[in-house]
Amino acid sequence: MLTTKKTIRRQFILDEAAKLFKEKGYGGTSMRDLAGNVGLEAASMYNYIKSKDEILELICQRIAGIYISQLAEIEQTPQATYAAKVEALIRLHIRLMVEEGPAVSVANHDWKYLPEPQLTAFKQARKSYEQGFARLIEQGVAAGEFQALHPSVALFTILSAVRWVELWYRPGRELSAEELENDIVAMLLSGLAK
Amino acid sequence: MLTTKKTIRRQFILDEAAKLFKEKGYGGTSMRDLAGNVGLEAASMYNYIKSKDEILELICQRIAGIYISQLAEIEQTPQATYAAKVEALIRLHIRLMVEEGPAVSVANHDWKYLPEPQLTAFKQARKSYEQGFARLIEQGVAAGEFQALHPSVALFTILSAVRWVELWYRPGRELSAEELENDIVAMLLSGLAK
DNA sequence: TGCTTTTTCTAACAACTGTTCGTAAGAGCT
DNA sequence: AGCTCTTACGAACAGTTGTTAGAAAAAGCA
Repeated sequence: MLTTKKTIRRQFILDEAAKLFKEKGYGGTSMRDLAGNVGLEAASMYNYIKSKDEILELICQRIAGIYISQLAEIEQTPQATYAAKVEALIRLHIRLMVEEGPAVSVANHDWKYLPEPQLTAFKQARKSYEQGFARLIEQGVAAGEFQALHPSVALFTILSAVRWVELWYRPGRELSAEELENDIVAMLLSGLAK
Repeated sequence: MLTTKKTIRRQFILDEAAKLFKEKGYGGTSMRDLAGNVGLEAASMYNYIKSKDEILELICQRIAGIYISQLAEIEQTPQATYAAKVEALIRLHIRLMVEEGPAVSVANHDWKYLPEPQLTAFKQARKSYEQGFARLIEQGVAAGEFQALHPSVALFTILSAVRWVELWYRPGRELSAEELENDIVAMLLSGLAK
């Protein structure tokens, strides 16, 4: 059995931690704060996690893994155009934001507090992800599907434009997740101007 | 004389603080860290600033003021089209990122650590700024200049897309500030696809 | 030069940090 | 029931936090 009672409880701690880290930052969240939200004393949590660092590490690792596997999936899916690939990747991104808001927020903002072996690993993983995404854009430009923008500019514009979703999206807002997705894709691929 | 020796030294402390806050976060930066970068003992800085909170407050206030005055300037400039207004505002944004990277970064990420009277004030200022910007977009949509996107989506896509500049731009990169500006504007207004 | 005011330092404070230890309470099993 | 193993807790640790008080040094000025 992989989902023992212990791993479930641990995941609960990680989820609560992600919410708090998002709200108050990694440094601004104390183990006693977290314990309060979890419903335990601070000391008791050490039955489930090794350290505060490890909490951050597990959250960042999980999200990085999802990002990378999503890119791999898109890369090896034979699709008509590069525009279709980029669009699909944008949509996966947005869905991840909606479904895993707090954890993604932590991976986006608090990764810099990772302790040293993991910090380098995370930065490297992110870099290789960005390079893979940039390659898709380059190929699209070379194929004449995209405007001749500098690939890095297009890449970071997309990545950043998608990031605010995690800050903004609340289930039950006037805008559905689907409409949101369509509008962002339209904006990024076709632009605001008519 | 407004720029006394004391205010110059204080501004230097604020600038160093912005760099450190950007790098390690507000909570991750201690007064002793800051003092080290400034070249003083921690206690000595209290001749120039009242508290660590005040440092954050002054940085955020200054940037918020710039944002608001930039919007006001664009709003009352009679310009041909809404597209031209939005483009001008985007360009001002990007220039601010390039010129005041660290301070803008702090105002974007660490504002949530502001103590309470200022926190509400900052949030309100930002909200009114966003509403002003959104109005420009709405009017552009109404005038038929823009695609019929939800104004909030267009707004936050623009604001976020512009934000990464502060994380990415280094003077002396292969891309000049001007090229950067043109590519981002092209991407946001015309889209990536051809 | 001496006097005053400003600037800087050292030392210390109380509060808080992540984490460990020993023990008590609980769960599961026979 | 008694025994074992896991989980939870209170207390305490060493270190760090922002900040203050008082003395020392520096600067400005007569």
